[in-house]
This record gives sequence, structure tokens and C-alpha cells, in this order.
Amino acid sequence: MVKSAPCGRKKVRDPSSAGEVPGSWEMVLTGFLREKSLRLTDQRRKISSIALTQDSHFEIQELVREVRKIHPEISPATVYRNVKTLCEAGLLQETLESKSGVTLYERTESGHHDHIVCLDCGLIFEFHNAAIEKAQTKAIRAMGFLESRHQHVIYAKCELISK
Amino acid sequence: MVKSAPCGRKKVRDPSSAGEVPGSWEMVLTGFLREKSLRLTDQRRKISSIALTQDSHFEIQELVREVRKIHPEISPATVYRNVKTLCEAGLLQETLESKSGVTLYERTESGHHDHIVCLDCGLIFEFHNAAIEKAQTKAIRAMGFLESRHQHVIYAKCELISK
DNA sequence: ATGAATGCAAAGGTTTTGCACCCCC
DNA sequence: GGGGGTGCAAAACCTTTGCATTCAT
Repeated sequence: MVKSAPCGRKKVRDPSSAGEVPGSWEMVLTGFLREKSLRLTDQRRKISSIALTQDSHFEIQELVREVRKIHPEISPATVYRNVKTLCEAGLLQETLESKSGVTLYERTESGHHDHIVCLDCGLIFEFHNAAIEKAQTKAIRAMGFLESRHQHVIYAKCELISK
Repeated sequence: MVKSAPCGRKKVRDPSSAGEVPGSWEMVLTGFLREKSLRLTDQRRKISSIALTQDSHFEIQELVREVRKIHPEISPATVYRNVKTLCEAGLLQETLESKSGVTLYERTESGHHDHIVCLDCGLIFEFHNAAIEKAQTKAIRAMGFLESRHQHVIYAKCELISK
């Protein structure tokens, strides 16, 4: 259950069901597999297809359930193994952790954004703010670091609901 | 599996009743316990004492080992139960996750700061930057939220070491 | 053909829980 | 005294791994 923040950028994914668009996950994946001489199995295709079309964050458990709901013949172990592969391929990445301490994953393709977790309704919103990013880059450089990536989670309340 | 050390219950006079500074964790804890009609047991005092005097982040496993090193009679289950209580009391909070996906805890009292995880040496640094906080507060408000707390982790490389 | 991938089950590891006993308030 | 707390062990979970088998290339 993840929505776009009221003022955040809404990402609309082109649901082109046609061939493989350059830069699409299909292309990236096949390229990665070829390069590493790994193979595109039926299970790998099915799992990738589901994992890489999630709207936003998901727990691996959730993915396992979803995959097996549609393809009961796929073993949980295979899902775990493939999520790892997709991370190595750079198509998925670990993100914030849920309340229970479980790691969440999301498509890297979905672009960089920070997160707001609403303490009232529990929903996770995404946003991107140039001023924050800028201040951050500056601060990090000033401390002698080269930033790589970051994870920014803000816990807040949406005023409307919390009245 | 895990074998438990021989466990007895022993009576130990506790010296912590001496100087309880207002706002200290002892006071906050006793206040919380009274309010919730929970009890201050010997184990709770010992576990809290260790958990709330950690310099920085710790994994719960680490805490379990440390507690049992000093107090072998305390059960791991009790440590887990008490960490949960301390979180509810607002004295501990979950923070970033380690590489292995394990949740880390830290004292809330330790004040707000963001984290830099060095991708070269693995060390975790803390910092506070007014510009970032300001930009953040502004952005959140603009989106109609009331910020509560946040978790900001930056993965970076310390230049000196990386080259 | 050949080495990667999978399913299954077992193993590993962490956290929770049921229960009888203990002890703080 | 009563209800929360604890120790212990088992259970519940989640994730990884070993191995025989299947399958993509």
C-alpha cells in the first residue's frame, strides 16, 4: 500500500505490452544474464515479471506469496535466489525496513526518492526534493565523503487525517 | 541449537537508586513503568542499564551476548521482551539496518543525528546538519505533513581511505 | 553436453510463545 | 495475594544450503 505524496511527483509507467523497449527491465536482465553467462529460465522470467512490475516497495515474503499464488509450482527458495540475482543485476534494490524489521525491495528503475511513512494511516509516500538533496550533497562533501546513495525515511502525520 | 547457561535467580542489592537525575533514563523508565503498571525487576534494571548506556548502535543479538556475559542467569527471551518494552517507553528506537538486514537500536536520548555508512571501511558516522533539517522540515510541511522523526542514512566513501 | 537452475527438504539462525514458577507492588 | 515477569524449551519464522534432477544454451 504505497501512494504518491500529495505534492510529490507521480510516476506513471507506460504499460506497453509490446516488444522489448530499449532500457526496459527485460533488456537489462537479458543483457546481464548473457554477460554473466546465466540463464533465463521460465521461473526466472515469471519471478522477474512480478517483482519488476510492483508498484513500489514489497517484502520478499509478500513476493513469495504473490508468485506462488499464480505459479504454485515455483519454490520459495527459487524466489529468494532470483531476488538476489535481480539485485546483482541492479534491477532491484533494498530500501527502508518495515516496522517488523523486514527488508523491503523496490525497482531501481523507479528512480530515486525519499519516503514518508504516515504514522496515522501507515501508508508510505514517495517524494523528491531538490533542496534536501542539494543540502545533503554539500554536507557530505564538506565532511570529506563521496556520496553513493542514501536512504531517507521521514515518519510524519498527514494533517488531514490526524485533523 | 543454542544451549542455555545454567540459570539461577540471585538477589543483588542494586546501587542505581543513588543519584537519579530528572530526565535520566532511570526516571523515564520508572515513570513509564508506573504509568503502565509494569514492574521494575532485577533483570529489567540490568538489561536497561546495559542497553541504555551503549555508546551507539547495537544489534539485539549483540546486546543479548553482552547481557549474558555479565548476567548469565538472564534468559535471551527476557532481553528481547525488555528491548520491546524500552522501545515502547521511548528510550530506545530502531534505526538503520545493518548489511545483514538486522535491525539496529540506539538510545533516543542520544539526540537526533543522521548517519553516514562508509562503503569502504564499514564504519558508521553520525552527523547533524542544520541545512538538511531545515530543507526537510520545509518540504514536509509543504506536502501537508507534520514531521515526527526521521531516519536518514547516507552511504558514502571516505575519500582518504578510498584512494 | 555441461553447467546453471530448480524443487525439496533439512539445516541454520533469529524471535516469539506456552507454561510453570517467581516475585514486585 | 495477584498479576506481571522470567527461564526454559518448543514452536514459529525466515532464509540458506545440499543434493539429485531438470533444463537452457
